[in-house]
Amino acid sequence: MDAYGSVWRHFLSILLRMDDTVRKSRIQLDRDAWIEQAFDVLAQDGVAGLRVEVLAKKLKVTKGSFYWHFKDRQDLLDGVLEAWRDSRIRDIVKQTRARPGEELQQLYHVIDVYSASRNRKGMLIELAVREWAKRDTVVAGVVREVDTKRLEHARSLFLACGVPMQEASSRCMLLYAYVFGISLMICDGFSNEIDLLKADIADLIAKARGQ
Amino acid sequence: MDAYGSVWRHFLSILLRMDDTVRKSRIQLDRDAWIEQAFDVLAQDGVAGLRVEVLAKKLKVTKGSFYWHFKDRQDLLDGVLEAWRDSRIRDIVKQTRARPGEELQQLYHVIDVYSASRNRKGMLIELAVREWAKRDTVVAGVVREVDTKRLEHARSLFLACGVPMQEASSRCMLLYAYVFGISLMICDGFSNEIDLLKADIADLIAKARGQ
DNA sequence: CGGCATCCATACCGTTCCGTATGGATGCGT
DNA sequence: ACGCATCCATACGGAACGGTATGGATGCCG
Repeated sequence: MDAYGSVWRHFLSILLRMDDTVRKSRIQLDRDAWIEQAFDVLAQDGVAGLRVEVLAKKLKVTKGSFYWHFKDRQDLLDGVLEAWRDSRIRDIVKQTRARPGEELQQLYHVIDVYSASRNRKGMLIELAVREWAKRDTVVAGVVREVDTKRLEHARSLFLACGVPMQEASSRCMLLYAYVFGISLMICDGFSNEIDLLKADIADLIAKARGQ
Repeated sequence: MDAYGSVWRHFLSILLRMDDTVRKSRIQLDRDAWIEQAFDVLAQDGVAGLRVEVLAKKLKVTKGSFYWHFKDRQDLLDGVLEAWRDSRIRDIVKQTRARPGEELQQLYHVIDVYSASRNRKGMLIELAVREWAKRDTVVAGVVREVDTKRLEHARSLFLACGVPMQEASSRCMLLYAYVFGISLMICDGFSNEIDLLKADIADLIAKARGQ
């Protein structure tokens, strides 16, 4: 009897808990909810805009909640950085994994994915983190780690296309420098067929000479 | 007599004034002195670091001086933006003017000049202004103007090299996107011969196919 | 029911800013 | 010598923000 009662209470507890987290999923916050909101602010205002009271207002709570989940502001920044690093590394292996023979196509896909028009928020976060890295050596280290992994994976795609080692290294550096740089530029006053030019540029980067 | 006296006073006035501006050239400030200091801070901390009292402390005065020369903080920002625009446009015509037959060499020069290692402060300002442009449409307009001029001048160099129109447009976009993007990346964990790769990339951008 | 942990609100302090008001110092012309 | 303009110091109010202390609400568990 007592054993059965305990079991029922266990199930009931789970059910109530589930109902609770579903019903109040935006009232009961946890660390990840703050970090998720932080990425929104990061994309919009950069790391300088990551203020505790601003985040609290956006989450419709007070900073009393923040300082329950985080030791201080730096603790949030650490969490944001770690989450960015993890998501970027997951994304790299996902975007640069190609079936044999489709490596070139995959390179074009990478250029397209990082193209600034779509996935705008992702690129804004990317730029914000890189600006952050200029004034924080720890962040710079993470960016170095992510950049190195990105370049190595992209290079292996070029190598699989038959591009020799040094040219593969040069081309993948050019690839990432281009996608980051183009998102910084405002070139809608230069040509009214920007997309055509971008497709052309993708060829310059990915297509080997005489190919 | 009176005429002579007036002349002497005039010269004396000029002499004293000269001595004065030389001796106290860092005590008597003007608008340009504040703007010059602002560029230093802009390179180091971005536009978010452009605070009135911070600038005043660096210039060893109080903000009483600032509000004499400027209406408010926005007035300083306007001045900084205008000074950046003027200096960039002067620089564009200077860097992209080539003697006939030396256009290709001039393109390599442009790539080299914007290379991040040297002229680091200039690139930091460039990036800071572009980050600023994300949150200010007026700044975005100036960046658009500067980018358009840069692209047009670089394109005319490609055209002079015999590159057809559309490819010239694509290549100069790739050029500037590359130089801005490479200054965002941290690739010293990728290769220990980065300079070799950069020279390779300059060829990929500037050298026409089969050339 | 009573004790306890979780989670958040409120109030408060110190700091850093922006902007204003006002006075002081210096130098100029008359 | 006098008034006047230039240029800056000082002092103040107000807002935004980081961080702490404390209390309150809720739910769980025995």
